Amino acid sequence: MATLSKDELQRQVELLSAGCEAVYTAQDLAARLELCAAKGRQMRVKLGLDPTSPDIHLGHTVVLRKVRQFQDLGHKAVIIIGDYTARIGDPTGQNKTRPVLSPQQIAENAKTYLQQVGRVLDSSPDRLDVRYNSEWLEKLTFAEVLKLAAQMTVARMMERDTFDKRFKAGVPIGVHEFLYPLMQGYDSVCIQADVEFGGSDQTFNNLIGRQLQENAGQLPQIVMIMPLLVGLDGVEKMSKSKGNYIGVSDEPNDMFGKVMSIPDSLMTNYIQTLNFTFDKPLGDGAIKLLLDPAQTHPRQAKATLGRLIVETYYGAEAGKAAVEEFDRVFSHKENPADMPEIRPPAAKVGIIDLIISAGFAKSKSEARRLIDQKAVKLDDQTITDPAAAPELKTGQVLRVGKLRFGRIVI
RNA sequence: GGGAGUGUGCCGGAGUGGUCAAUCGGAGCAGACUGUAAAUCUGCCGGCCUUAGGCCUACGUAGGUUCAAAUCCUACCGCUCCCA
Repeated sequence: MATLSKDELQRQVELLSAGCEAVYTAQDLAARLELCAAKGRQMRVKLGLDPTSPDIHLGHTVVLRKVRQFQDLGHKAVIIIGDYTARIGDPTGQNKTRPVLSPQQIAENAKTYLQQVGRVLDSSPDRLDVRYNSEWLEKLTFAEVLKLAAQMTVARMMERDTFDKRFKAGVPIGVHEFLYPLMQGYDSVCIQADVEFGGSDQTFNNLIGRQLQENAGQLPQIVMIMPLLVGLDGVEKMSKSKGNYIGVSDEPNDMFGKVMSIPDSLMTNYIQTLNFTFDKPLGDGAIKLLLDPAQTHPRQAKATLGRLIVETYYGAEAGKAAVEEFDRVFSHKENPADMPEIRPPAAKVGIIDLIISAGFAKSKSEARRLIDQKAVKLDDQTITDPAAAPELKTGQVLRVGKLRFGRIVI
């Protein structure tokens, strides 16, 4: 990397800050790009991931794709797996402490994380570094923790939205929760981050990192905040714990189906925040056309959106196939091409047991209710008698509700 | 350390001795309508039993009073607030 020309610098700053909700600060970013170019070193771009769940979803990709842009400019992504933080539990989750995961579970989650992260990031060793924050957090002595804590005031902590709200609502706040932002910030100090990425709910934490770095005599990291993607429910942010997400390793048909189920009102948010993450992003004109209900039927727009997403993770073929499959199953009400197999315990079992063995209901009562509600079909025949015990044959199709299908194998 | 409150199902939140598996709202599920959209309407929403119905387990934890407790008493635990 040689010195950057004015134009090139300008171009990079624009590219990198496009789509960001906020950059603290854009001047710093330009200066750091210049500095690194001059010194011929890579910028260290930090992204923290919480390994409490095994799935990377589209919300993550917004940030990941941005990090990828840095990589493509020659810089180094540093993924921090927050294994130590996870062991204690995250305070952001309003009132409930998260279940504490065993080190094995965390390690396992981290592994699948990295596979999934690889779908977006360049994982060559020169461009990607993966660190676990237990590496340094575990070793801190109490004296060091005190020193860290002394760098922050209670007033400053209470500026944080979630703390402020909880305090006013009389919801408990653990003292240790004040340490979280400090731990995250300390991560930045340890890896000497030049840039840290986060969703807008991470702004406070990331800015703390800036301060800690300055106190430690480092150049403060540039904080780049990406907009949050709204979850499938249209209300909360997309998150694993709320179950309202589209995972990058969801099956293509699921992925597409989930997109089709989002409220129309969400499409703007989705297109605008996700577009740049697509393999083939739409141009401004195309987006306008797509989002104008007078020109594009919302269902059609959503199908396009769904296809773009599937294509990004599974290729053009899969995108097309997902659209077709969806039409087949939901518009024409035919059976899906691929269905999971159901292996009933015997060729003749009660319909309730069949439903249970297929995993379509959690309890017999639930299965019974579903039958009651005419939700159960065997080969397109609605089953109304909970005592039915039909002779089963391989190839028959059991359907429960709209989404649960299975092919019987004897 | 002292005092006042409070603890209910996935969440919020009623209930303050029997009619309570527990009003209501949200979420979720199913059905109708549709575009797996929104809005709307209907039903379900602890478990088990073949049903009208029956049984079991549940209202912070452990005991107790009572024919009978989510509801009363005692202790313990958690949380909030006030005083020190």
